[in-house]
Amino acid sequence: MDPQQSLDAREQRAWSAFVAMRRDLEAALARSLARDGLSVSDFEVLARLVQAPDGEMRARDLAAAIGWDKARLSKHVARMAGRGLVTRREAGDDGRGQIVGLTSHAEQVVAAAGPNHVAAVRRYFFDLIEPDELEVLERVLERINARARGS
Amino acid sequence: MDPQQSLDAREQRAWSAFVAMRRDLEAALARSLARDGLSVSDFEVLARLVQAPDGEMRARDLAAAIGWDKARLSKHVARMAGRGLVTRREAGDDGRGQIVGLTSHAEQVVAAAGPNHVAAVRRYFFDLIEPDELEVLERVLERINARARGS
DNA sequence: CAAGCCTGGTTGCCATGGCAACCATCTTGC
DNA sequence: GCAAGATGGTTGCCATGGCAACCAGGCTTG
Repeated sequence: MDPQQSLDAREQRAWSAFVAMRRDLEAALARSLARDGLSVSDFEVLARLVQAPDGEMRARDLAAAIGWDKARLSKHVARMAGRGLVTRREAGDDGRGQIVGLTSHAEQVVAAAGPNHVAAVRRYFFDLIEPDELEVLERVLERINARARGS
Repeated sequence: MDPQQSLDAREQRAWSAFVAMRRDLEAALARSLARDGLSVSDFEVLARLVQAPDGEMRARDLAAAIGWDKARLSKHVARMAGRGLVTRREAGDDGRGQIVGLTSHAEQVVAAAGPNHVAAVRRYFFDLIEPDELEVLERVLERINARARGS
């Protein structure tokens, strides 16, 4: 009746630690970003736009880059537009397209939040991982991602 | 202006892979559980209760065990009660306490979903990790969790 | 070029989750 | 024994997210 009957004690420990990590690391990074008035999702959008030419991207491409469903992007961008973080305009060449762009306000926000976020990522992640461990982690992540995406 | 300016190329790759893993692995496990009519959160609650004596736990302890905010547990348990997965009763000794317990229906659901979930965890996680890699992972997780929880 | 299919986005509906306010009980310090 | 503070739960408000339905603008084919 134990739902994890086929995981041995060590695997159970490892899995619990993994689940805890997903929960607590996410929360820690969210708190960090919140100090700059951004959610994790906000930052994902802004970080992509900052790297894009002219600070704007087609909604379809933005969604694909972040790995989001188009509906999720649409709704989140609508909220961000309401907060003055992005603008939206029609794509000239395709009547369906929407071009999402940074506002100057967003540029300032990202300029402030970006370094803080990077610092948090270091503090909660990279600072705790030795180079050889990172190498192992990269290999494992690659396999997990391939399978989770693939099937 | 690059928000990740202080992460080098390799770190950026690793971080992107890590973020993708959180997103896609979570989604894969959620889809797996959904086939048994459960959300990840449902399963977390049920898995704890199944392991508890008499299949019931005090709400406070259940929340602590899962690592949830008391408000979150309260609301989720209310929804689960509505779906006939748990019962709630007052704690005799403490007028504030609520005891959350499994229904017999829930026991059947867990009996079916548990093995499937374990299989998914294997398929998407343990099967992709060699013993020596798991050792590294455990060490890293421990450090990350300590810091994410601690401060 | 017209019917039918494909694509890009938006919206509605519903389940989640965080946070703070609130209420009812304990518990503690005196 | 009681006032003040700590605990345990619930609720309201708001932001998120998934999924499917829907709609308008392309594209393909005969």
